[in-house]
Amino acid sequence: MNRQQVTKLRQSLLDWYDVQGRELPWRIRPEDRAVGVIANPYPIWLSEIMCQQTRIQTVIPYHAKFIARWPDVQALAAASQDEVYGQWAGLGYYARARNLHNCARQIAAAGQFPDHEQGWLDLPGIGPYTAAAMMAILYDVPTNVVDGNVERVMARLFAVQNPLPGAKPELRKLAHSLITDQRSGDYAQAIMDLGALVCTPKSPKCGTCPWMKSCAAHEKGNPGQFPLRTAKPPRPERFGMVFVLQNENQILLQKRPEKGLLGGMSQVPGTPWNDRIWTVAEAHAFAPCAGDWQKMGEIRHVFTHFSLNVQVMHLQVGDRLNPSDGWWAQIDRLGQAALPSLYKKVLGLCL
DNA sequence: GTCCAGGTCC
DNA sequence: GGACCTGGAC
Repeated sequence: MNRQQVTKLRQSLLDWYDVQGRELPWRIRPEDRAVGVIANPYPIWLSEIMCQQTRIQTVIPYHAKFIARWPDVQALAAASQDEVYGQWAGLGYYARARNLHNCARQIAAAGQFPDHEQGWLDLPGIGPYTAAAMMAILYDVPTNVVDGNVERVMARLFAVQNPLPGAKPELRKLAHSLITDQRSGDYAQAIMDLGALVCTPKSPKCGTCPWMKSCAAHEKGNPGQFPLRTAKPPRPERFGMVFVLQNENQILLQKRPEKGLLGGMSQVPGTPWNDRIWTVAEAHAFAPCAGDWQKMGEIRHVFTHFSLNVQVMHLQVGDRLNPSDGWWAQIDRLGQAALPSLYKKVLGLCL
């Protein structure tokens, strides 16, 4: 594609974005950018971290909650880890909360947000996508912003036969071939909006696409087939048993290890997760105390690389044993308990 | 119910 | 290349 074709392609997408682009609480609108409005980096940075691997509609209430509670990066840096994890609970990929907090502390210590791409890359939780996005969106720098949306759009626009994930470098090169200094920040957001609203994973809405006439996959008549993917291995099943120990209006919780699955979040005591179902006899060693545990049911929860089947046991105790590991949490204050969705489901069976 | 999308880290 | 979560689509 020559320079003139690229300019035309970009222009048609930008025209579409000016009318059809999403309005988001943290987004700088094109008309504001046109008159030189410079974004506040804090809400944009926060939104980019939250949007990693997460749908925008899920992010919006979390973003509002964070901004209301911590209006600037200094406030977030000064927050306790417990508070940040508590507010993040439910959003998933909990390493992001740890990195977000560490990142806030580094930025607050530096006194400013980075003003070049490498400066962003050096921060925790910031990879190639986010560093490029920050430079484009904040400062209109012509970086190559490549997320899953952009990969899909490129795969279709050029009918790439190479399957993902191996095709990532090729798709990145193709995206790079469309980079000019024409409205860099708007373009980055426009192409991601196009992927989210029009060039969707299934049944793309080609009739409304500004790039339909240039799209090789549309020309071939099978845009929904792209991007091609190598077959995924099946997800293994794992089993666990958890013990909800209740004393009047309190339950026993523990903190999970900082790294690894659900790292740093709270949990209900339980067994390790094995590849076959637990009997009560095998599992009782992992219960916080002996007693007449009642089976309340089971929970299924799907992680990236395995499915989990958890049997939920419940016991009411009158006397409050002193836990060797963990603490008693007020049931009416579990909203602040940094509980991942798995354990919210578990407690939903008992409370 | 099952499938699937979506960046960074190690 | 594998680990890491959730909820919306189907």
